[in-house]
Amino acid sequence: MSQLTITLPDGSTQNVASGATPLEIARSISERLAEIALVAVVNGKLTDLTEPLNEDASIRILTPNDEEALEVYRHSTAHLLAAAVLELYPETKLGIGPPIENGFYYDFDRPQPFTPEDLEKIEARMAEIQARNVPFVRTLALKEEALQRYQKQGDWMKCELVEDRGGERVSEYTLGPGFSDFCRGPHLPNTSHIKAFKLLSIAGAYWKGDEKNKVLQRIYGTAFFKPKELRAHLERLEEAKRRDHRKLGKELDLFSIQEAAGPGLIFFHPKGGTVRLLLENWMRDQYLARGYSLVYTPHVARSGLWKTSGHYDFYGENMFKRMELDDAEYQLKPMNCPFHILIYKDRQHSYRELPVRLGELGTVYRYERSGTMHGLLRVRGFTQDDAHIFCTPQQAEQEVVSCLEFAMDTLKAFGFTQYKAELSTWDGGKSGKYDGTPEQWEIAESALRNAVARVGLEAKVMEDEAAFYGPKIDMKLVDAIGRLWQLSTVQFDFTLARRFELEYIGEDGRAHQPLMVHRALFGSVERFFGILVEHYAGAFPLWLAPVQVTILPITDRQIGYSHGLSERLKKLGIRVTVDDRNEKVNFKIREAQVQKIPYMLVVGDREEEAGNVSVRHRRRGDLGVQSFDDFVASIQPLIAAHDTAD
RNA sequence: GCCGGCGUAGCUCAGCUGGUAGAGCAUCUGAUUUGUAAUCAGAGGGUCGGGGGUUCGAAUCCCUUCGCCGGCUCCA
Repeated sequence: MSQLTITLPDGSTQNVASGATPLEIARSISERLAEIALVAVVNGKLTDLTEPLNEDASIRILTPNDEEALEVYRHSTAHLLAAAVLELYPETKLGIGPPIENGFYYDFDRPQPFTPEDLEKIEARMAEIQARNVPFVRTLALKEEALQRYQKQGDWMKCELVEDRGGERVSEYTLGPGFSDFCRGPHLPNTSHIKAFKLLSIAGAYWKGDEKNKVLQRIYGTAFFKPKELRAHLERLEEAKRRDHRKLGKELDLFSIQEAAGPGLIFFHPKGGTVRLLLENWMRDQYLARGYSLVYTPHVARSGLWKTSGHYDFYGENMFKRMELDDAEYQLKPMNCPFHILIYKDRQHSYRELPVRLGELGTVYRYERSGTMHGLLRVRGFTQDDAHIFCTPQQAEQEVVSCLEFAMDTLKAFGFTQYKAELSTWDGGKSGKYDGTPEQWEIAESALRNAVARVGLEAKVMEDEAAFYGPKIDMKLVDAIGRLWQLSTVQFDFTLARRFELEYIGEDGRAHQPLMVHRALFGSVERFFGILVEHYAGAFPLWLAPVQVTILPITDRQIGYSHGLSERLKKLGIRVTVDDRNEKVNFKIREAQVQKIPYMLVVGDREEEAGNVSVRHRRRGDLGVQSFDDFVASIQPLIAAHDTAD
């Protein structure tokens, strides 16, 4: 029998007989390691511990201390879920069950829907199987043989999977006598290693993610190496629910969605309106400071305009229905681009005046399908901080750099430090699905690439993910429970420039087509607002807080003094309220805390006599007595600096 | 749009297998004049999302419609 040389992570080597398994190697290192080993990495590839080795290899044994093993762990837990479901409901057909971020799911086909009670039963059965200490066993079968078997059992999804993915021989994993699943693996050695899992929800999901296909029942769950980690994760989910912008939006009286008006249409209440005004003012100031011109355009236009832009034919499904007026049919705008283009086209432009940057907080309306709306994050009417830049090819890179800097400054200004950037490129023209010339794509993509490098942004390149009209960079933020939402975007648009025959007169005296960059940084004011609420958990920084200071008189003797202070603060532009209700100060403080008002000024006889205020901060608590002037002097710089620390 | 769940007072929710609606908070009134997270008492308030049906009788059952939630799909 031949000898293999095995290299371990510390660089040491070991000679073993061909056919030895990673588990045996683990045991040779220590019995303890073999006990807790979950899976091996053999020559960089995750492999079952029981898979015999037949060539020289460098191997690492992964244990619950290795994050990398978590995917395998969750994948095995998904199999455990499927095994439990089959024991309880043998008529069920299996789909797929992969690990995902923070957990796993498994898709099932079954005539009756699963109920929440079923979920409990299934979870209990999973625990039973887990306790039986059942091994995950890999077997290989001929493709034909496996197909026949699945056909006979009516496992139609497995048949399709084997057809799609299986090689000559297909690998399957059994878990006990009654469970076998077509699966590439790897898996844990046995169920005893699965220590902490929980089933979370049931949802519908299309087979292979295609809405033309059958809807399956998906069970979501999560699993961690340790019960403590599982508890921490479930707690995070609870915390996320507490900071959900829809919940906080109601509690803090920021906004509402009115059934009488329709879904996906947002009503900003006075407090939300204050925050929104501040966001918009901040952005408009930035526009002006960064060389943009502000424009205003209508909300509707003749359908002819949308035909020219192409939206009528290609985006019609997503537009509000046409309305007839005396002379023509009109449609609500789903985008601002054609309007800005009309302004650009209203006169001739020389290369000398480019770039032209037209910006607007433009409200657009899109018909989103009924099941897709989500609070402020996905709506039917929203306001984009939208701008279009018309520039020469030579200017493109610098313009993109400026946009990216603007975008990063924007996110930073609101305290966002974590976001993902994606650079979406075309397919080189292979499919013919992209508009624009290869030269245009080259100029635009290299402008984006160079710009990303120049501003030091980490952008993941997404090949063949561009919009059909041009390449783009998107920046995405996570909401309270980790869902990603696109905010900032910088996109080239070759199509509209061509359709509207945009021109500028170049140095050579001839007409040229400008490059057009479409960009939005908040993305939508509504979405940004929603993410912001979750980011701050409703406790807006001082400069953004709808109410910055509330004055709490202890008895009604101080009501006059309180209103006097209030007037002085108002004159300084500070948003202030006086809680002059006939309530105890404890009660007033509690309400102010719940409303997350940054500063509470408690005033009683002592304060009034000395012209002082007793300052309480929503997070730091009682800050003691200060003169009114000192208090003002302490908060004014924070407001002016748009300080985001709390 | 699709699958599943849900819709009861301003808010959060209770109301078992059908017998004709309840709590806490909020609101209003009165008392209390209070020192850093809920003072006490009383009162008012609901076509049980809308429409239709079954039944002697429906918040409870059925149909339909609107909306919300979790996902899927979609997201120029």
